[in-house]
Amino acid sequence: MPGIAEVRSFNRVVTREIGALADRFLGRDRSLGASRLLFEIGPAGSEIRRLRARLGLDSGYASRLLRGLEAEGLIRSFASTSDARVRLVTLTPAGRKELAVLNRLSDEAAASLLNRLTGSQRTSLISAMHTVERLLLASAVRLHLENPRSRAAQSCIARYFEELAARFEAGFDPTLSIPVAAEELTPPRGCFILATLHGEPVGCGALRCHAACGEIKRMWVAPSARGLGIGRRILQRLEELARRRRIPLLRLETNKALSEAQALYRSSGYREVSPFNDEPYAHHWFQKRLRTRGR
Amino acid sequence: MPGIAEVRSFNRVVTREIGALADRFLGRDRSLGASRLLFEIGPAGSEIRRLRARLGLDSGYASRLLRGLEAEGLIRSFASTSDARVRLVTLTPAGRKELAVLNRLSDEAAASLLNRLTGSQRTSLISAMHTVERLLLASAVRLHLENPRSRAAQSCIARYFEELAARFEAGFDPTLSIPVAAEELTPPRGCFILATLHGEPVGCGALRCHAACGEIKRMWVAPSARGLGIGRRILQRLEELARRRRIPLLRLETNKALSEAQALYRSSGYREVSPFNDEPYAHHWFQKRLRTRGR
DNA sequence: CAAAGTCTCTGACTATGGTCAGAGAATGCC
DNA sequence: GGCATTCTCTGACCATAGTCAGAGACTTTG
Repeated sequence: MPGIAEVRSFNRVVTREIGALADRFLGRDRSLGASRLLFEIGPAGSEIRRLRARLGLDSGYASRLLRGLEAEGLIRSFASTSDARVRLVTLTPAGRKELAVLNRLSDEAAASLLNRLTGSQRTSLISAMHTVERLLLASAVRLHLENPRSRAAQSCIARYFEELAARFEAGFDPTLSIPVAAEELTPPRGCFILATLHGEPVGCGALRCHAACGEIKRMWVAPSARGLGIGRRILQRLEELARRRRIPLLRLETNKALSEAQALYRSSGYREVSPFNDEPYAHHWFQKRLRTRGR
Repeated sequence: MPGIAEVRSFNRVVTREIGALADRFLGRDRSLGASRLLFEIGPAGSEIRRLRARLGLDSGYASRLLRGLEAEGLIRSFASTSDARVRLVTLTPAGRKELAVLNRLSDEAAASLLNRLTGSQRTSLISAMHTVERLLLASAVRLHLENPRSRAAQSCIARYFEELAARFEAGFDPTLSIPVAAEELTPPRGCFILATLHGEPVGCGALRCHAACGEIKRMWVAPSARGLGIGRRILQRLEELARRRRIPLLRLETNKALSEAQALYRSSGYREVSPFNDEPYAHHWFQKRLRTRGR
């Protein structure tokens, strides 16, 4: 495959140069792990289990690092009021100050890198970095079948509904929309695809199967993860699942406010058709005929 | 400064994603340090001091890692014939085999990253990676004043002459060219600038000062480091040094085969003039008037 | 030829990052 | 209410990465 050598060369160079930058904030008398933790806690505080998940830390190791920061007087920890097993940590004023210092050092390291370049080199570096970053994230996104009742699925659906409420002219009240029961999105009656980035849900999409057609529902991508082609990947996966079930036709409806969704559907081969249901929040109805040959 | 946030965000994402890729070749029962060393030794073998310099290792640490690899039967080490203090290491057949395995694993990791992208995403990722890599390297290049007699300077000059010999129609014999003594490139009579990338010399340039003008000599950039703007930086540094000495005019001559050098001179404000010396290898003579105001 | 410097190796030491098993408290599920 | 699960913490442990001082062999320089 072309590109492998380029990727490897990139890896070598970047680990070396970025490593050199990262060294800068050693020199505070704190380990890299503790500094990363301080960054991850952030000004707003966080649950410990969330920190562990995001940094991929062993529970014992995380606990020790946190106790170290607590001994330094940088953080405070206390039990969550809603679930006393979960502990929360927040920065103390001293912790906020230290985080500000780390941020300043990081800024300076980045600036010193940029300073060694000419203006046009700087511009192209920044834009290329942005591209690499987005595409690396895109390649780290995983799709998997999920039970629509799971916590992750429910949180996606909730955020999806929130967004609909904010974007639809008339707001959005799920009870007025055509209902979709969880069982209808669970095999064998349908399926629910969850997209995750480092374990965090960043998008979803569902398929409800009828005798003669399938319906695409719950297509949503988190705002932070847009532009990575996740929506298209979810849609393709759902279509593949529909093909395996020998469903010949896919249908979906959408609101006029969701212009990027319409663009996705159109560019994925969906054609607008006359309304096939009386969904009160829909303005556009689409369908796509599937080739059910092959597996 | 604009771009700092982008650089920092890039660093976060890249260390995470590339780190995940690098984990793949743990799983051989060998430390990352030892694997890196194996890569760095390469099929052709290497001097130990060179390995240390390139990987930035402490001599004790390097020695221990090498003994580990030797105990595994992957490398062999022996004293250099030209300087018995220096030790050389080469891969044994088993070492070559192991390096091939590591290369395959790295290739697979890179391929799996690319495989998760669409064709057009892949193309833009590779081109953006290439840009980032080149520009990070460019920003890692350092210029410093060097004694032209030093080993590093001499090796640059030797490689420069080799290249001239290869590229000039008539070949190149330094003894036929106008001689330049090392003292003429040493303060106070002149200066020699060396460009290094991670400690390795990758380019040079020199200034020879006369009463009324300065001469630019020995402008060279290693083939592996071209396209990073190093030549331009060296030239600018030499001009700055000339300005400080209140030299009003810079001159240089060059061969017609060195087209990229001519492009650099022209775009840096040098104008072609009639021959001011009888350098047998020159086809073009340039000069640039300096503004000697300022410090 | 002596002194200074280079290169490698050894031994002693340290911090960091990380794993594992288990305990205790709280919670959710039947 | 009982049981499995979740979450955190503790103690014991380990490998890796790295530092430092010094010794020995060799080379360059004056």
